[in-house]
Amino acid sequence: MHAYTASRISLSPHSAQPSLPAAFGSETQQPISFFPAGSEIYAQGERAGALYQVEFGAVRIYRLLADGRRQISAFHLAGETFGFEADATHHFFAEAINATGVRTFRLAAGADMSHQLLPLALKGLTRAQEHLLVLGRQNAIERVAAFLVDLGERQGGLRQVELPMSRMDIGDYLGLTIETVSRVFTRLKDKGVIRLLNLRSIEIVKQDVLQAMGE
Amino acid sequence: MHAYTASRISLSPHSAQPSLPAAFGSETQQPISFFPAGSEIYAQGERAGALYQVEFGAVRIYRLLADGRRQISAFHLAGETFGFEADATHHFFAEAINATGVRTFRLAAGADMSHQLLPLALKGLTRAQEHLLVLGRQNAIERVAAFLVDLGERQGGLRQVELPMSRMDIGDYLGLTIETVSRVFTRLKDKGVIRLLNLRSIEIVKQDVLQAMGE
DNA sequence: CTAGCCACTTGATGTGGATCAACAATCCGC
DNA sequence: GCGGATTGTTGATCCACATCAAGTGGCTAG
Repeated sequence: MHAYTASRISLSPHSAQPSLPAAFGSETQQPISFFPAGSEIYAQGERAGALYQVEFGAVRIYRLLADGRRQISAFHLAGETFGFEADATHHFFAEAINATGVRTFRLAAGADMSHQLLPLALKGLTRAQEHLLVLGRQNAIERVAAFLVDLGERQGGLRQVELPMSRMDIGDYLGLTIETVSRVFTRLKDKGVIRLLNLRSIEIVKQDVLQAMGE
Repeated sequence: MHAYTASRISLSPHSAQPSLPAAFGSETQQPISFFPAGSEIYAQGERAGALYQVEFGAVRIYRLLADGRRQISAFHLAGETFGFEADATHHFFAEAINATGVRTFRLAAGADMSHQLLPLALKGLTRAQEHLLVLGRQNAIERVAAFLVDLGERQGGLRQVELPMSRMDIGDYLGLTIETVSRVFTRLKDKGVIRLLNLRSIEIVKQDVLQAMGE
């Protein structure tokens, strides 16, 4: 893990999401590490033992098959926490999607953080299980609709939704190709459900229709 | 939840899997509930607040879409624990696949079980994320191979693997139809990778080949 | 043993999304 | 602002798996 560690810069932490419980005493307050777009935060197989909270930017968590097929299991936006593992090893890769600031909480060997971690782990488990339904049983348009609704909610429920990630990332998250993602965006636009403001931001015009599509 | 509660019957609990840490004092030792094949253990929307450990039999955890499409997110075999949720509500259905014995641990309101629960939650999270890769990026034969390898490992790594569930259950777990599951079994048989001993048990003939297919 | 049912298998055909192939738009360095 | 690289869109074709449709075999009741 190579980070451009910016020591104790104070950046506005707009934590819209439930943030890491402040049980880390002030003495364990950590500096923010900066990761440029595309840089690795940790790799599969590396030794785990820290938690990461996104301060700004966005992170993708993924696995690879031997032939290069990639499955992104989660995106993490500002305020969200990631990095916990079942054992001492990372089973996934984590990369900054854009220029991203990450606060690292190194887990003290003896400390028992289970009380703080359990809600986060359970939240992640529920999320992953809901994503299983999407990948296992929904078609392309339903997948994209569910994705946009989820992203919109995590950004505060406003009409305008920012897409910090590329079409390829979206495809690898939804189990689709970039061409299909692109075509579905066009279809949703033609139906008047969304508007494409630019490549990386959309406006949800018919929230109810989109919601219904994603079930 | 309607169970045929067998009070304090002592059944051989062949827990091959990491069992629920014995932190439940002996005074909280629970009787075993019996669920006939197909019966509901809990339903989506019900109030949660207990943990369940399979003593014998098998359980499926699933969600439904409005039109009846079903995604099974997990199977639980003897020794495995399920039932924890991120909030006080069940987000999934749990059903006994076969005649199944379940030990129920009701979580005391005040008690802090996070230390015991965290490893289980993290295990489940890793499992779910690995399943995402299967559903998002693997084809039919890879999915079935990965499923058989996983099931084999959970049954102690023997050559013979029991399938407690129907083709429909397997299909709804792997995001395939029963016809495709059946055809893949036939293809694996024709390739000499497995043998179909009967409908509900197979023998893995070429473990290495199967393993490689499931990546 | 026999009848009937249900789960599974096998075959024929259809189709949603992948793949292959241009082309267009956006970004970036100079 | 210009040129090239990168990312996204659109079109044509293909194919893996779904769907539709018969069978087949194994269990259960009588």
